[in-house]
Amino acid sequence: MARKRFDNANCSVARALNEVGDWWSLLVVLHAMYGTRRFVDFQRELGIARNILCDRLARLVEHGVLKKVDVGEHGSRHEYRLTDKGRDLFPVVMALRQWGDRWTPAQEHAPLDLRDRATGRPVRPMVVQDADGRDLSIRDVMLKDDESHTVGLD
Amino acid sequence: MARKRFDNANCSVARALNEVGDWWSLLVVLHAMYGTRRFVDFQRELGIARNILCDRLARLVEHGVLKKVDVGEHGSRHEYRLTDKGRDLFPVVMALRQWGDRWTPAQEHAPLDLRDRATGRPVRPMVVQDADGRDLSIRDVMLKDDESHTVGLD
DNA sequence: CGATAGGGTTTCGTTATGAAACCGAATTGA
DNA sequence: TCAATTCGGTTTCATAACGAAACCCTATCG
Repeated sequence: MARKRFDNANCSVARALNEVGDWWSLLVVLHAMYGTRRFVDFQRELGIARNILCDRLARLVEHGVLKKVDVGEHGSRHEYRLTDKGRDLFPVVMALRQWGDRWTPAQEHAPLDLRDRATGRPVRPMVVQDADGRDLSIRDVMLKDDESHTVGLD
Repeated sequence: MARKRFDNANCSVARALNEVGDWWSLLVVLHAMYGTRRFVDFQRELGIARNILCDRLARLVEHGVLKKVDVGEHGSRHEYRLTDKGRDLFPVVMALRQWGDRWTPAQEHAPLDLRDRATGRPVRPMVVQDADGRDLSIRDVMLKDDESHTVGLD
């Protein structure tokens, strides 16, 4: 049967994964954040099959994560640019990068040293915090309406 | 040909996606964070096919995201529990949830209202910040070693 | 002791993926 | 100017992944 999709899922994580949760979509978004805009550049940088790239770009455009912009003289060349929705995946990508840097077996290259352009200081690690900026673990978080339901256990 | 995998990728995002980047893995981790530990419970809650769930659980155990614990009297019943590595996906899941809540078409149920267990106050939105706690957009972030290379464009 | 639950594996049909070939329009370059 | 190359795809085909259901063996429950 068809791959299960989560369009109408009652869970925002499932719905998010429905749009960017496959093997390639988040990598396309990541490279778009790096500045890549053209079909051939995505293809070269990612090493993705052309038909799959077509499919992913179309799906991301359809979901409003990217927008397709004509840039050729006669409307023949296009660029794929991030929308606000796409740019708002920045925290997701940064959290994933951080996790990969921490937990993924050592690689030949060091992790990217990302810094604030203005101050030159490192980007702060992605953490879940309360309103005062104190770090929260899974067990610190609960649902408002049912205090007895712990959201996080281990 | 075989699905492309990113085990040795020179990119921590790609390596992270290699471990949790398919349709089901992050949902399994999410439900583990909710407290689910048993095979049948994952199966019921997620509506995932049993063979696929087997495969995902085994892969997550293999990657050290979950650990398989014998709990039956004679070692016949198991639980799948989050490891530290798995728990450290909390920021990823929270960032995805936030994005899904913001950008995914309206659903019948309101977004989960997650709160700090100690103070009862809402969990702060996931954002990328600098060392002082100021929000950073994609364009504010650069690589340390090459100031001319902008990490984020749109 | 029979029924049911837990945790899988097997089988089989459908869908997704990847490599490569192909294609037409637009651009480059000699 | 005319051939070569680039861009952005589509088509074809073999292989891999997915999903549903059936099956299986070991506990546990009543």
